[in-house]
This record gives sequence, structure tokens and C-alpha cells, in this order.
Amino acid sequence: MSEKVRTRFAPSPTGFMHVGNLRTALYEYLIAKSLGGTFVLRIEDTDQERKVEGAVDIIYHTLKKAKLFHDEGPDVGGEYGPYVQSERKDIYLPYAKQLIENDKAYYCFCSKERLDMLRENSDDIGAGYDRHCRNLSQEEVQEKLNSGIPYVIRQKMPLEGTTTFEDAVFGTISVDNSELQDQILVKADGYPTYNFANVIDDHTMNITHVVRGSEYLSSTPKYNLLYEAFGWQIPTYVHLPLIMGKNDDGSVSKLSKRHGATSFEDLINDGFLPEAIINYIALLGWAPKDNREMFTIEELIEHFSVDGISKSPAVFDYDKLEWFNGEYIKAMTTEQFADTAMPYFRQAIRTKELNWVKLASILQQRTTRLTQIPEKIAFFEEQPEYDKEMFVNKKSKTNLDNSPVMLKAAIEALDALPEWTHDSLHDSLMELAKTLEVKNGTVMWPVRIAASGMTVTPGGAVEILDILGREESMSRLKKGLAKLS
RNA sequence: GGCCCGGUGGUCAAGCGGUUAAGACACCGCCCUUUCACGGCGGUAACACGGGUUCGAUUCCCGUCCGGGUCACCA
Repeated sequence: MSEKVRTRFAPSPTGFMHVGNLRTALYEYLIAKSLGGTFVLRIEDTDQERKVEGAVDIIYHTLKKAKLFHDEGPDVGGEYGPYVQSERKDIYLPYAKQLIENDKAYYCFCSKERLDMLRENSDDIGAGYDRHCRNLSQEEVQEKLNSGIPYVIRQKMPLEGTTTFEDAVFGTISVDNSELQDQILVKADGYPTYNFANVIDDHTMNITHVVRGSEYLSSTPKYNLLYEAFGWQIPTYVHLPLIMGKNDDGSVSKLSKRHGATSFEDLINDGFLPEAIINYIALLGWAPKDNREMFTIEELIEHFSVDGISKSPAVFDYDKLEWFNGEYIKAMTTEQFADTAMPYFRQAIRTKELNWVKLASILQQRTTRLTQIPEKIAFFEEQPEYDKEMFVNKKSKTNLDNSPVMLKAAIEALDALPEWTHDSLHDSLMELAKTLEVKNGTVMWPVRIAASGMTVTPGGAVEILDILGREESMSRLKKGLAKLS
């Protein structure tokens, strides 16, 4: 019984990775790794109509960026392949036939039109299939088969009794069998449905823990019946609470586009770091024993356990994600930050050659999303038009009268500077404030405004002058003085 | 609508019969400070409701209400 733990991530290639899916993958990975097990990637592409070009690559790419490395899968191989359902097409039908022989499934020749009619004519939303073909005689079946009428294979649900299963998160759940529909196992095109393929694949791939969103909770009894029909060992079910989004009216519903970014790619494009995303979603529906919040993926493996998983749905909080992101940004070395921020620097600074590391150092502490960077530093490239009222600041005790005085004095002092460095600038301006007997802010404020044209800037006057360089700085300060006179 | 699941501050969440009901995000205030931010300190704010069980219920049971999920030849 002490078989090795195996979990699987089984996305269908739809073209993007919803954060809910990502979190499922994360937990599957964590369960496997924390128990010394194997994490498998399986592509569920049995719906030929919904195939999307390049979607599988997005899955590989996302998993890689999120550092959720699978041990087996279409791209890395493994002894339980193939790992793409469309390539396993031939293995499902024999199992379905076996079920038919054992009276656990049956051929159904009902047309789609008949099914549609059934639905339309029923006032009960949950009426479902009327089991029209359930009791066809062997001869009738053979006759229809021979005449080539398209068919599907349906599961024969017990008409009475209850089905009970254990879930590692939700506990014991029982459902009356009368609630269960004779669901389709094999579609008319010969492909298995998700529900059927899943059971066959999970069993043949030796999956021990079936981890998925709680939207599958209500179809789990059908799975159980299938496992029982085959006489297979039932896996450990781990159903995860759903990730919700907050609607404008305050209500919540399954996280979707209207709530904001919902896919990993969207989040990355919004300036979030993969590590921050992973860290945040790990805590959405799971809590460690202690109060810890910051976790690397390795630390998650160490601390994760199924009993920390919560039952109630969680609202995705972009604010908290952003906080995590800021923490991860601050934790970088300046060089690392300069490196990852470079594309955003380039977006704003096209012509000037600035000292990127210096720029990075003043930005790092105040960046919570990479996408904020360009607008914050655009003034280095080109000074915006600004109003002279910006020189007025109560806290720094500056106004339209003393600002030009301060500016003029600063220009003279800086002009006399033998070298243009952060320290020399700092000392010179501080000295100036002392000599003029004003508070530091009174000289710093006008200088910073003149240098940047902005009331809020990354870094103070000294940092900005330093990065701007002597020539550009002096030019801007003089322009500022002119504006005031 | 039937069935299933859930319900601790605005959000994520500890708690598992006796607590001043943690912590984090957000928000507010103060301090630091050449702006903003960072950082430090402090604050507002919660057990959905009604019955039981019990010496004692946020915790256990039942009902109500509210929320969510699910009822496809989609996954």
C-alpha cells in the first residue's frame, strides 16, 4: 500500500493559464514533492472543436516560469505515455466496451436533436437524459450498429442507493444515485469525454492523488462508480476551494475576465513577478501552521500539507498580490532589479544614456509593479511642462518668493562644484541650506521640482541631479529659475 | 428548481469547548525624512441568525438565512 505518490496536472489547451488552474498545478506539485512523489503533466485535448494552436506551448512555458517542473509529460517523456489524450484515443474504447459487457454502460443512438428537444420540452432544468436507449435489446443494438447509426456510450448509473466518497479536504460526501445522470463516456466522434478519459488515464498512469477544483465535487460520485465498475482502487481525492473575483456590486463569483487579469500571462504583463504570483496563490486556500507568509517554492514544498487547505472559496485580492510583488522586488539585489526592470527602462528612456544601476537603486524601494516604472522615470528622458505653483510647498516652507532665491543660490553653488557626484551634490546643497539658515527642504524642494518638473519623484533632489548629469541638470535648473522670474 | 459544499473584520486567514478572538493586505493617524515611497509605532474593524447539547459555545447538533458550485457528445 505504500506506493509512491503520483499527482498529475491535466489542463486542456485553451490558450491561457487561469490562475485557478495554476494554483491547482501548484498544489499538485507540492503534494507530490512534499511526499517525495512524482508530478505528471497530461494534456487533455479530447475536445477537438476547442483546440487552440500553440496552447500547449503556453502550458509548458507557464509551468517553467512558475518553476513547477514536471517529472513526466509529453515533452519530457516517462513510462506511462503517451501524455496527450488525443494520442491515447485507442485505449479508451476497449475499456468502454468492457463496461458494456459488464452491464455498466450501454450504447445510445439518440440524436443530438432528440436530446435538445428533451431539454426544451422540460420545465425542470435538471431533467437530463431520459435513458431512452438504456434498455435496448441486444438485437436492437446490433441492428442499429450494423446500419451505421452514430452512437455514444453512456454510463449505466444505479437507479437507487447512494454513493459515498471521502475527500481529503471536504470529508465524507454522499449523493443519492438517483441524482446521477447516465453520462456519456465515449462521444460520437470516438473520443472519450473528460470524465471517462480522466478515470482511465489516472488509473493507467498510477495517479494516487486526484487534485482539482471543487467544481468537480458533484461529479466525483460518477468517477467512483467507474472505479468500482472496473474494480480499481479509488484514488485520494483532494478538492480545492474555488478562486473568486469580487463584482462591482460586492457579490462574488468565479474569477473571470471582468474582475481583472485572470491568467498567468496577464499578470506577468501587468508587471507581477512569477515568484510573487506563486507565493500569493499558494496562500489562497491554504495556510501554514505558523503565521509565515513569504515562501520560496522550495520552502513551500517543505511546509505544505493537505490539512492546511481551506474549504471556503477565496476572493483573489490584487492589492495583496501587489504587496507580495513589492516584497519580492525589494528582496532583489540592485543588479537583479536593474536587470529585470531593463525592458521598462528602455520603454521610457530612449535617447539618454543614464546610469541604470543608480536609476534602479532609487526605484527599487518604491516599485510594486514593474509596469509602474516607465511613467515614474519618463521625466529623465524629457522634462514635462510644469506649473510654477509646484514650487510652493508648505511643509518645506517654499513659496514663489523664496524659491527663485534658493534656485539661484543652488545654481551658483553647483556650478562651482569641481566634480559632479552624489556626495558632492549632497554636501554642497546641505551646506547651502545651513549657510542660508533655512531647513533642508527649503532648498531641496525647488531644486527637485526644477530638475524633474514633478512633485512626486523616485529619489530626492540629489539623486535626480546625480543621474541627470551636470549639463542637463544645470540647464533644467536655469530654466526653472527663468520660469520663476 | 433538485443535489452538493461553504459562512471568523472590506480581503486572505489562525482558532479545533473556557482566548483580552492571532497575524497579513487594505484603510486611518503619528514618527522618520529633501517629495513620494520604504521603515518604525499605534488605531478602526469580525465569530450571519435562531434553537438545542453543555457548568460553559466562534468551536458540537438541528433549522433559517446568505453565498458558491453543479446538473453538456466542455473540460
